[in-house]
Amino acid sequence: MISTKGRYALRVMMDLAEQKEDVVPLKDIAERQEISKKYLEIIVKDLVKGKLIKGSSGKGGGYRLCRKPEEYSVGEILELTEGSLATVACLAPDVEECPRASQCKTLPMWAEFDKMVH
Amino acid sequence: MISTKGRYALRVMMDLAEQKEDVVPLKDIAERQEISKKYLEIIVKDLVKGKLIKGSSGKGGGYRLCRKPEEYSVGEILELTEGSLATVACLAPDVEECPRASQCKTLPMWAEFDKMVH
DNA sequence: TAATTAACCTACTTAGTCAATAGGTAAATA
DNA sequence: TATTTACCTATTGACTAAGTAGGTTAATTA
Repeated sequence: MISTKGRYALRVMMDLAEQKEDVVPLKDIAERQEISKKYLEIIVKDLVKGKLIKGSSGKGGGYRLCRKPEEYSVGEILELTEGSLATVACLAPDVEECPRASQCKTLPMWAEFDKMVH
Repeated sequence: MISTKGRYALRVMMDLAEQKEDVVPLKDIAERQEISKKYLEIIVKDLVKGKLIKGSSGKGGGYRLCRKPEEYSVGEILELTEGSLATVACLAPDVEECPRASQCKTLPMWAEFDKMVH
């Protein structure tokens, strides 16, 4: 299940893509999207850290996309904000391999499913 | 992310399908699958309630499949034990429609993704 | 230069869920 | 009657989701 973080991040990115101004204050996004600005700050922070958007402080400041809208994928936005899109714990990144992996009858199916989701 | 409940349920079902005895005690499944029997009790209870398997008490008792193995789908086993496979909260069953649904630019994408996962 | 606006930062909270464990009772068989 | 099995209710401890609260720093403009 995708959490609000990933879902909201996607809406922030789309909102930024839709505005003709090149720099958009978070306050405006929060109002348009009807999401708490305070909560969005956390999400936007991830997006900045992941270099998907850029922020500028001070009056007249705000956020802007780093690339053209069509150069982003939904997947990378979700992967970044959700932490990982792994469908099962065994397939999460940075997890040591399960000792039952070689005999596990369900693992191949999960791997396929996981690939499809990605 | 699919939890242990769904993953273990799948392994229980496969274990049952693989045994030639028509009735299999949970203790054996737990040992073979290296999963705590106590925890499996909870999962197996869901499977019984959902009429995927049947239990019989007493000595010589255990669980058995209700249908032929090939007549089960992975999806129904997961749907039952995970509660729902909805990928986003807005698409979960028995949830009143989001007031932003008609103007939400991300909903159509989520609906398609959700369908694919199912 | 002072006021304003905005990003950016750390810490906290509250409710809920996950993954089990504990300790039984009821039913069937040898 | 003893044993084996399913079946039942309750509890726990750690973790996460979804947000709040209250600031500081940076840039612009009157």
